[in-house]
Parts: sequence; structure tokens; C-alpha cells
Amino acid sequence: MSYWKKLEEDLNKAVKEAGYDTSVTLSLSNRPDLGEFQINDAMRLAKEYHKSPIEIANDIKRVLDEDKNFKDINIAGAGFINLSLTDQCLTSFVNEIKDNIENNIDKMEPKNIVIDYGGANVAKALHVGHLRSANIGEALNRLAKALGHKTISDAHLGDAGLQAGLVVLEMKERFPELLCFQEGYNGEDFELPIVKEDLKEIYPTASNKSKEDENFLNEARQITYQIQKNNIAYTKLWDKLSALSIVDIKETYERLNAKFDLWEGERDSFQYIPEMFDLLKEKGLTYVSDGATVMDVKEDTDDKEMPPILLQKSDGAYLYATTDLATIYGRMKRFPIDEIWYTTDIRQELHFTQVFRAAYKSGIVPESVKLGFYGFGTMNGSDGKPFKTRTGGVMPLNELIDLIKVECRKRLNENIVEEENRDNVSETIALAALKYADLLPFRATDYIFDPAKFSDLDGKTGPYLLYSTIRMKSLLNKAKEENIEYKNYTVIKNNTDKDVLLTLLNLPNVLKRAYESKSLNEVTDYIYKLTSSYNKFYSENKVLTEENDNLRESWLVLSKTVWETNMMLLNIMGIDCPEKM
RNA sequence: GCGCUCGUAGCUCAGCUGGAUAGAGUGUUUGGCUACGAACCAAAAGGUCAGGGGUUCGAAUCCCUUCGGGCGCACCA
Repeated sequence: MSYWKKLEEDLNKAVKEAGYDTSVTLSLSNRPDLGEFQINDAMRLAKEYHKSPIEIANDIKRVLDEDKNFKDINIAGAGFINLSLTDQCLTSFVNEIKDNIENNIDKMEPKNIVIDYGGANVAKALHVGHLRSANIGEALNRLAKALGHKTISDAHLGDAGLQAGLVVLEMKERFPELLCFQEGYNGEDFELPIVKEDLKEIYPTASNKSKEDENFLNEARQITYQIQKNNIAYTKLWDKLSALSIVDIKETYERLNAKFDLWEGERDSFQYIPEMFDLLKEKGLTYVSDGATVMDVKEDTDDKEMPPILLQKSDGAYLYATTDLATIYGRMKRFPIDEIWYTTDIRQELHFTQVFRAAYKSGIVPESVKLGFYGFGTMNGSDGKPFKTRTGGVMPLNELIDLIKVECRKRLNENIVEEENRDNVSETIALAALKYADLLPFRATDYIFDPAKFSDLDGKTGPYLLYSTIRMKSLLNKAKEENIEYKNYTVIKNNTDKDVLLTLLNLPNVLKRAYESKSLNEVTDYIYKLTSSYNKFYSENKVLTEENDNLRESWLVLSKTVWETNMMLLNIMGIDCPEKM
């Protein structure tokens, strides 16, 4: 249990002892001039207990005065209780976590969670729009694991949609001589006439054709349907194209540190579609409307419109609602699941609301399992419209990373980083810049995408955190070289040190709130606060040359603790830290 | 038309279930390196929290309303 939680439990014991059967919340003070912590519950309790807030605050204070952990307890304003911790209390906190940073995390009751956050489309390059899904999803995955949950992450590739038909049709027009297009084709293997770079051009070409040529679009739809029906020629070709594309997709996710347990796609859900439809029909949930098979997901309590979910097109083809529902069906069969999370663009919220309702209504998912949609803001250009490069295209993700990498490379300290490492280090810093900037705003707010924003390397940025963290490590390394030993935290010099301690103390609350809101912005903000409080300390003190042995030892323990905390948080955000930069 | 969402410093954004004096970064102005790593630290300036009304001891936060952005509403994903 974290130190904070213990303090809060002590506090609540005191509140009960004072005669109030309730629980109160301890928080870091926003009035440091009055105390380190505050309790704001006396005002809330006033009504319930028909007493003045001041009276209640005094009752609590009287009991807390007996607690030797707290000091300087005072009541101010409308009934705010301000208090501070004794130095002894703070030092024992550091000693509790210095050898095991996990002691500063409150583990939760473990749950089995499937997290669906890739969503890359096969045969299409990953672009900037895929960045958030990978970053946020991966970070949530790591956060959940850090808090004690068991997760299964799934890339859930988009491989069953219209782009399959479009790309296959384009291939058919370009290479009619391909073995799979010959009469009587029986599934033999053949060589693809293209390399993966060609895919980047084939899909956009086909997509444009479909917008101008209705016949082309209709034929592509037909082929998409044929692939869903497992037509041997089209399926074989699409399999081969998919495999080619997935190599690229994996490389990009690898760069982003997004690590999936499952690399399944929409097509992997096809095997469950027939039995899923049987179940729905058996329960009398589906009906035909305008030739399409649909299911009502409206609930009696709805006072707003809720369109039915569309499961099969009038031409027989399936849609994303079908594969999403069938995917859930399959997951429920295969894994023990308490929750399934989705991290996609927030514009898909209605779709997932429909799918979730269909899942519950049909009994595919029992009420005890939680289906959660955690959408993120849309990525727009600075004009507020979907982002486009100067030439009007979408910016491939790899291109963006390379762009930032160049800026990072320019600023490397060449006296410190060996030549053979410079490329790798630049890459690591570029990704830190990109990921940190991406995780900084609240998950659901719309996102203005500006390459310049990511290339900013000063201030509240990934490179700042890496630079500072490396500097901490460098200090610890020097201490080791000079055989300076440090074991215990015993002395607090002043408020600069104390700020670092109080920030450290607050960690479990931050992780808890980030988990509850499914947003990393609290974590990005926190690591910045912790780091800058340490940097202030660093600039004010010379640790290694400090003559007071106790102080020097304490400072080194503190430095190590902050360094370890930073490393842990960077890891949760999926950010690697180089040795030097 | 129905619904969702947003409007906070010049710019980009925080502000948790209502709490005290509104918070960062950046930009502007200024000070600090013969270095435990200056991608750093310190300081100043900068806000009618879109407007109006309501609830409350207390509102950026909750409710209503006006204005202004963005988005979604079955055979694309």
C-alpha cells in the first residue's frame, strides 16, 4: 500500500473518532503558504450534521493533533483544514520506496482486459491519424499492467473492408495475366508482381478511381463481398497483399513501441459470423429493412434517436458493425474477460454504442463484462480540417518521425554521443518528442496536428524529460565511480527538497486518476512536475561535492528515487530513454 | 432537423466527483555556465474563464439560454 493511502486511512480513522461516519479526501494544497495538504470536506459535512463547517473542522483537528505524523494543523476560510507532514514522516516515506518504487503504487484488484487499439488498415500506409490510437492504447495497456491487471492487446487490423476490393480490382486491371485471375485457378501459390512500396500508390489510385467511376466502385464492392465469401482467387491475392502490407505495419508499430499480443484482423472474425447470426435470429433480434439485415438497439430509456445497427448489406456483404460484433463474440469464447477497451477516433462513438448495445442485448456479452469506448480527439490540421500535407495528401507516420529525427540529430551533443549511436539516439529522442506531445492533451479533446509542435524540443517536451532523466543517471554513475555510498534518506534541507518529496508522494493518486479517466494527460503533467522540481533542486545544490555526509547521502537517495520513478513513468508512456544525448 | 462536443493568457493546452489568490509550456523582456550535462535554472509581464441568467456559504466546473467552432446521424471504415 502506498504511503499516501496509509496517511489517508489514518486520517479517516481520526475523522470517525471525531464522530463523523464518512470518509474524507486528503489532497496536496493549492495554498502552500498555509500548509502542504488540505482537507475540504468540512463544508460538505456541515449540512448533513447541522453544524458549522468550522466546528466540524475543529472536531477533526482535535483528533489530528494527537497524530504525530501531522503538524501545523490549522483551519482557515470557510472551514478548510490545512496541515503538513513532519520531516520524520517524509523521510520514512522515501526510505519505504527507495529500494522498490512499486511501493509507491496501489495495485488494483486484477482484471482481465482486452485492449483494441491498432486499427491500421491493410494495404494502406499508417498515417498521422494512427498515431494516437497506438500511443494512447499502448500507454493505457501499460498503465493497466502497472496497476496489476492482465491485458491482451489486439492490433485489430482493418482487412475486410472495401479497400480489399479496391486494391484487388486495381491489381486485376494492371496484371490480368496473374495466375489467380486465370480460369480454373485452384489456389496455387504465385509471385506477386509488386513490392511493398508499390502498395502506397495502389490504394490511393484505386480509391480515386472509385470516386469517379461508379462501375469501378461497384465491381470493387462485389470483390469485397467475394473475399468475405472466401472466393479462392481474390482471397489468395488479398492474403498475399495483406502479408506484404503487414510487414510494413509491424515495422511502424515497432518504431512506436506499440506491442500487440494479437495481430488479428477483421477477417479473423468471419469464422464466428454464421453462429453469431444464428444466435441473433434464434432470439428474434434481426429483421430485414430495405433489403439489409438490421437489429434494433434502441432502449426504452432512450429519449433520443438511436438508429438500428446494420449487420448485412442488401448485397449480402458484411460491415464493420458485423465484424466488430463477431470479434467480441470470438473473444468472449476464447478468453476470460472482465473488460474490453476500444481506443479509436471519437467520431466512432455512435458505432461502438450500437455494437455494445447489440452485444449486451443478444447476450453475447453478459452485463458483468464492461465494454468501454475511450475515444480520442480528431486529428486536424491548423485550419481545423482533417490534416493534409502541403501537396494535399496525408502524411505517412514514418515521414513525420523522420522529420522530427532530423531536428533531434542537429542538437545532439557530439562530444558525448559516439558517432555510431547518433542515429539511434536521434530516433529515440524524436519518438519521445512525438509521443509525449501526443499524450499531453486530454484524450478526448480535438487535436490540432502541426509538425512544428512535435519538433519543439524545449520546455514541456519529451526531450526535456529524457535530458533531465539522463542527467540524473549521470549523477548516480559519477557517485558510483567515486565510490560514494548512499543507503538512507535522513535529512531534508529545505522546501526545494520538500517539493520533490511531496510530488513523489502524490504518484499513486495520479496513476489512479489516469486509469479512471483513461487519459494519460495527468501522467504527462505529473512527470513534468516531478522532473522540474528535481531540476530546481539540481540547480541549487551540488550533490557530489556536498560536505555534509548525511545531506549528500540523502540527496543521492532522492536522486535515485526520482530517476527510478521517471524511468517507470516513461515506460508506461512507451518512451525509451537513451544513455546519453 | 435530432444528438454529441468544445469556447480559459498572443499561441498550444491543463484545471479531477463545485472550494481559498486561475495554472503550465511557448512567445516577449531580463538575469544565471572556466559545466555533479545550460535540450537547464530564476524573474517580470500577460486572463471580464465566449455573453447572459440560475442553483450554492462558494461556480471555469452543475442547470437554462444566446452566440460561435468542430463532429456524428444504416448499406465506407
